[in-house]
Amino acid sequence: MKNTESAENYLETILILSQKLPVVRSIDVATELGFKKSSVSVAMKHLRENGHIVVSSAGYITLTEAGREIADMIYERHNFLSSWLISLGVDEKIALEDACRIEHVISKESFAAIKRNVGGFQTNS
Amino acid sequence: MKNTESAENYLETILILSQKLPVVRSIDVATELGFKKSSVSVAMKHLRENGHIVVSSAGYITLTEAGREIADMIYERHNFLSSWLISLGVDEKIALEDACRIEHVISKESFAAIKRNVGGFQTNS
DNA sequence: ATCTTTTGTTAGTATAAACTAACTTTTATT
DNA sequence: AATAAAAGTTAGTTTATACTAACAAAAGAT
Repeated sequence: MKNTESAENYLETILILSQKLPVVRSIDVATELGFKKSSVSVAMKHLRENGHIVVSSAGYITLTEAGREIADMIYERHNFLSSWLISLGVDEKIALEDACRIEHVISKESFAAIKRNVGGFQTNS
Repeated sequence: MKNTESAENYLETILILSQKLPVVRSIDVATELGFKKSSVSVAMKHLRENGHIVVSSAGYITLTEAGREIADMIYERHNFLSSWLISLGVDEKIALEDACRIEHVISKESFAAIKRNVGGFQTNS
């Protein structure tokens, strides 16, 4: 998990689940992402070690300040990019998939520039 | 090289080098990408096996029809995305880096939609 | 209380894609 | 011709990230 891509995705998923569920457990993340619980268990260990999440003795996962910041950033990109692509006429499914990939590789600068310059479309948030 | 990302990058590099050099060899690709020649050697073997390139007995690399198609597509994305980001005020270095990453993960549909909708900027080609 | 299911962990495996090290082969220089 | 340099190959290593299999512990159902 040196590459941030996978970590970012886990953090974003934890954020999204925390809005839908009363508590977020490892198994919930696995279900959401379609991964095996063993994979998620290892990933959560790394996120814990890197100070991105805290896990209670009951197994409830919470984002730390640092983890939350990353999750928020990625989630904002996700929402913006998918809404924007949809507003351009891209099929919703494809727009969501693309947003999921672009959100991890775009720079702060480019994202800000796009937001600034193509901002005038219907946001669904 | 099941993931297309690396293969696409090699093919694009071969295309670019073939416009600059009389012939393209493995070592030229390695130099351009900053990879070791052993890595490129293995990658070229895979591209050969997948019918994306042909290598002459002298070691000269040529794109096949299939390889050329991929290279052209990626290169077009690269040029469009970088020009577009630069036109939005993104620093050139960052725009190029972002284009290099986004070009491999964006769908045909989204790329077409962006091109269609934000087409009215100064292209430097 | 016992058995089953759910959840989490650990150990070891697989794959992609880079790497180093060592070797071969060809080309150039003396 | 002999040595040196450049280019290519091969074998084995590393890292990230998923996987399976086997186990442990907790929660629920009978």
